[in-house]
Amino acid sequence: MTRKQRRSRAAVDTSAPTIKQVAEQAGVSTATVSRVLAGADGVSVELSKRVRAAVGALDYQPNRIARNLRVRGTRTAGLVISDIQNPFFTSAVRGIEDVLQADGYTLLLGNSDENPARERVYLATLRAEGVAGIIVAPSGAEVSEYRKLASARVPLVVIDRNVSGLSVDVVTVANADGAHAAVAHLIGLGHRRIGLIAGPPSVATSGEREAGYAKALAAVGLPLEAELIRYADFRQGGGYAAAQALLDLTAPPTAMFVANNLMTLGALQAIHERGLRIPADIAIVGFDDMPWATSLQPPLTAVAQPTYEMGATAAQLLLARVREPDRPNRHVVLATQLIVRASCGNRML
Amino acid sequence: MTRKQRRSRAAVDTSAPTIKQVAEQAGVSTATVSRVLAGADGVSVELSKRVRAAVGALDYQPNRIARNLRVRGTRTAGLVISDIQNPFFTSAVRGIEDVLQADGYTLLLGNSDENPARERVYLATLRAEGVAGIIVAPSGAEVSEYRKLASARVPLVVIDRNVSGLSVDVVTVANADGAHAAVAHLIGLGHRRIGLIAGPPSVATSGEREAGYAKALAAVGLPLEAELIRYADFRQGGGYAAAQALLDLTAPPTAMFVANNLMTLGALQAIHERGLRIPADIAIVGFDDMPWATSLQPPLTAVAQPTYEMGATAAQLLLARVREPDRPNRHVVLATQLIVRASCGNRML
DNA sequence: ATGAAAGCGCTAACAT
DNA sequence: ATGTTAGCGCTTTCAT
Repeated sequence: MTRKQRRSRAAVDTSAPTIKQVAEQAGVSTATVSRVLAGADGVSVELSKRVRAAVGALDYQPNRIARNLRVRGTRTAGLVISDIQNPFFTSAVRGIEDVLQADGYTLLLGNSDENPARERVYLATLRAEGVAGIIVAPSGAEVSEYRKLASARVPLVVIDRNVSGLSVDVVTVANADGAHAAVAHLIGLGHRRIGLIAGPPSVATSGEREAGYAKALAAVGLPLEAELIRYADFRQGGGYAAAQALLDLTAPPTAMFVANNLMTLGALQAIHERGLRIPADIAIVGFDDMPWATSLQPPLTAVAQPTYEMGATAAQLLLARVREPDRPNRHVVLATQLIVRASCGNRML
Repeated sequence: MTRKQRRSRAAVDTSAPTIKQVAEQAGVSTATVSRVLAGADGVSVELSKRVRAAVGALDYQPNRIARNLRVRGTRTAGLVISDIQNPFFTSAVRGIEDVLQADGYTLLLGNSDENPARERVYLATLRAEGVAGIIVAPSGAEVSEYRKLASARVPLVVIDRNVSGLSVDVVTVANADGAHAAVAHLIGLGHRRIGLIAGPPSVATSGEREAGYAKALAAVGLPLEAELIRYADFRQGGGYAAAQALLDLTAPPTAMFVANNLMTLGALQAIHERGLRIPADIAIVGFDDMPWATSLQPPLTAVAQPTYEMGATAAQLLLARVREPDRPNRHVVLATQLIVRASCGNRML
């Protein structure tokens, strides 16, 4: 019925113009139109002009779907991230977008929300949608899921968290080094009881950061005390609870290292609620530098991750693989940087 | 050459299986396979079973591109936002995603980065990609740009900032009311010199918030002083500079209302750098509540926008229009909420 | 209940 | 230099 209505209104053709209509209007064949639009040489100036005029008159937009079907490939790349609300990822998205866009690609973005089931759905959809390749920030789907993609020869690059047992391109940061630098800095400032608010043990990045913490302590012969290490969920609420626990200790830490940005927010909240002073009562350094770090009082010392660069690198890797499917895999590890501000305290004070 | 290589490797067919292969394997016609996959009734249990088996064996995934071409329509919606780094938008994205996903749609996301040219590119790409509809957070493209979409009958819904002279579905928040509530609260606390850090005058939301500020002052007979109003760019750096200017005044304000989240971060930084105390020396309330608001010391009083709901509403409007292209346009205005914390000061203290 | 076949809009051989 | 035409993989009449 709806359909009939639409058809009967057909005095003005409401549907998008096709290449055929352009060809008619210009008095040429569709092949010529296609050539002009593709910028192929070997078309006379005269016809070229007529085609362009017709395109303009009709406001013609080539149908990408038809084109994609014909050339069996799209100028679209897929991205599935695990938390679109986390600035860490949005910054990476920009990096990805910038290099992709420069190559004429469009980004199809999905947000798995740290939910493996949702991640699977997006992976499948993206594949069915015929994307040229996929960049994924894993959120716990089984390795087999990624393998399926790989065996279907869908270019795949993994970012942020490595997936063990999977050989694809991956770009991560030097998590252990970053954590090590942060904790070593705290030690250098005289701290001996340093709390760690770690992420879920199951997540690769979390383990690496914990290893960096341990290594920094070991380097100066400090013991690894279980009570000083709290595992949370990488979210604000988890960081809040973990900080509470740490602060409740009979011998609370004099400093804490928080393994991600959202948990740092939670820890800060716990500290403020108790009226504790930073860094006099408790020093704090976070992992991942954020826009709000400089707006805190005192400004937050943090391990900065090159998020934009991570995204850009991943996109480059993807593009390279699209061009050359059989090139060897690469794992690029980006360096972090400790940004020292005031929340960690300072010898001078 | 590359193509030839691929072809000669053809012992194992590396390309995705097609419906034809499934049909062969199952010993039926492609029409039957299509019917089974579409869940159409009128296929015998026997054939249905054989088809399913073949699908499983081949790990067949229907080619969406071919399908889309055939049915002239996609289960894909486009979204172009103006700043993916702004939590305001990412929260809206989640709302959009959730309702779209529930209806089987995939989201194609573009980030215009407040750049009209980039916005145009995304709009065109999305259209060519054949999306079922587009949600856009305008970042300054000409009205004609949106009109083009509308006249091509591409369902369109505008969020956050209304575009004057355009009749489409739009969802915004009650900006003036929100600003009014914030400033009235400050006045109630005894403040008489209240600074305003406004956004670009050209942006609709900015003007509305300024109007709310003016109305609150007028309500109690307070004059509108030009020196207390600073226009910035809705970004952190702009807020920082504007706050500096306000604080440099011979008679600086005792409170300030900042018209967006990023500028609030900048203002906070300026205040802290001068060693001013909040709220004793200067009270502050921001527009848009953020995860970090509770982690500040003192916690930030802010006008909360229902961002998730804004996204969800927009998606619903879009879906409704896809179903019924000629339904009347709607402009839904969502209420804001003043979240009073400590940064605005308190009579009790 | 099932199959044959047309055709969605485009590009790329292949002809001329 | 330009046109003709055969599909890309799928859905959907229309026959049977």
